Amino acid sequence: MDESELPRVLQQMWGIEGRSRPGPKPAFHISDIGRAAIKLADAGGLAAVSMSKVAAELGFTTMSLYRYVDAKDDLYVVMLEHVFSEPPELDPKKPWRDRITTWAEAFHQGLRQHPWILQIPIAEPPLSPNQLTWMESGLQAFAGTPLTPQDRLSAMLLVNIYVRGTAQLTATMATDPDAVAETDRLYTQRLTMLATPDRFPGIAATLEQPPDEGYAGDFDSTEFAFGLGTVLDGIQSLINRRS
Amino acid sequence: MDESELPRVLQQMWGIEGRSRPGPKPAFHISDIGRAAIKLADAGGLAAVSMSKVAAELGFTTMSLYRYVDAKDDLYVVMLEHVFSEPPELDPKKPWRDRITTWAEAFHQGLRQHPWILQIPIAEPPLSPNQLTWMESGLQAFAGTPLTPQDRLSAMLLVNIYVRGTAQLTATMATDPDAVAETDRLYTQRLTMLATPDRFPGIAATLEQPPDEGYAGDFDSTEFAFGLGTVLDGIQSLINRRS
DNA sequence: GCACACTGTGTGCGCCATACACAGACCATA
DNA sequence: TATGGTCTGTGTATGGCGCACACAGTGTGC
Repeated sequence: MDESELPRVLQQMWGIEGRSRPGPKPAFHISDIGRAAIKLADAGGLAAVSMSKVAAELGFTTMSLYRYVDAKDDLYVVMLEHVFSEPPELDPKKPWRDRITTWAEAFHQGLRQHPWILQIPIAEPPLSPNQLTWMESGLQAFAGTPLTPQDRLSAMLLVNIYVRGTAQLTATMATDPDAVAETDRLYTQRLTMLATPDRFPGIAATLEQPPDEGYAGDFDSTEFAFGLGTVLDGIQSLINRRS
Repeated sequence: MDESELPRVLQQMWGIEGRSRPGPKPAFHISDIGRAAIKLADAGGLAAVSMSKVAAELGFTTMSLYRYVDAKDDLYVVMLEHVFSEPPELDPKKPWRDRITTWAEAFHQGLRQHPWILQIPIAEPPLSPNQLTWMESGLQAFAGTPLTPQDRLSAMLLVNIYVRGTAQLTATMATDPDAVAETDRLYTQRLTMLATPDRFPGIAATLEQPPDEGYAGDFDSTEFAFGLGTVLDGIQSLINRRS
């Protein structure tokens, strides 16, 4: 129960002020570190985020960061905390399906704007304020349904996993749409060459009948909604069972 | 169409022998690299896999690996190719639900045995033999259903994503079950402290009514099957729509 | 038998995370 | 108001990493 058990990073993110202490005042706040790191990651991917680069961005020395952050992993936690803005407002009057869809799309958009999020090795479950706010928002999407709290957690995690997963598939970590298209073309070509119909009939079948239209830009809208619909259908059947 | 366009690693994994060439014969095969790297990763996590460690494991110098592998990322590709054995046999007489469940459980088991798989940054879609075999096996699970090839791909990916996602959630990358339980206890305690009912009523609700029984070991069996069932219900409704 | 492509090796570079010792800044207490 | 102790940011140093490059030896096709 003692707050001091919290890691330093979490204490600072929750604004838990220790008693007024001797020594010089800190020159900046941990959120400054987060902002600087996010700026670097947006520009050059997660690989562009190093302690020295972040420190240089702030105008301080590398080692100064360790007064705020215990290790590099903590830096990732801070980045995840600050990269998402507030979750969307969910209209309580709308049906749960609309609400969780809004939530999922907002999450998805965040991941597309900051693809490096998917590269962060997740070592610990979320405990930072903004992350919990998103969790709470996702759970609220199921308000009014007959789902138990555990059901809601499972359902929210299911949608969360789906969004992360699809984003992972599409995000070739490329910012340039041309590069994405080229990568995709090359992949299809190689797959056609390697997945011969005799040994891989199922894969070959998907290749023979290519998707409806232009491919690159369509996934994010059509395919995403299609797969999400399937997931939500599963949740719907759970709701039916609970009624 | 030219096979030489394939990256060297893929050529070696598909056993595409270039014409007999001058120079000394290679001292080992790329699969040896894969085995050595997997051994290191199983023992000490993905962080224990470095070019020099792998080379030392094989009894060669660091730089010798670069005769087989263009970069560290290729090493990951080789590891992913060799870490999974053959996909399970899927009985064509059983219903699709049983088949894809078998497939999902086999995949899940592989991820639990080698948690470091989830840490590998996936830069490219799968093209190696064993990965395609698993893909094909997953697609075959939907044989006999009215799903189109694209539907089957989407459904297979959905299950794939689900398994990866749940494995990600449970795998605190811990091998020691006591450590898992302790981590979970600590997390629940901190969450209880931070997620106050006034600001986070949904989260607090899930905490008030803890899951049925012992928690740690149960997820992998019960909770996994529960979530998978929800996903499959969604696919079932897609099948119904296609009929 | 010879040319040359290919092999594994050794050295070295730049970057990384981070341990540690230090000089100065500031607050609680006297 | 003085001062002790603690916290601040800094400089230096270490061990590890991925990988570029030059090299000497090997074996195949001509």
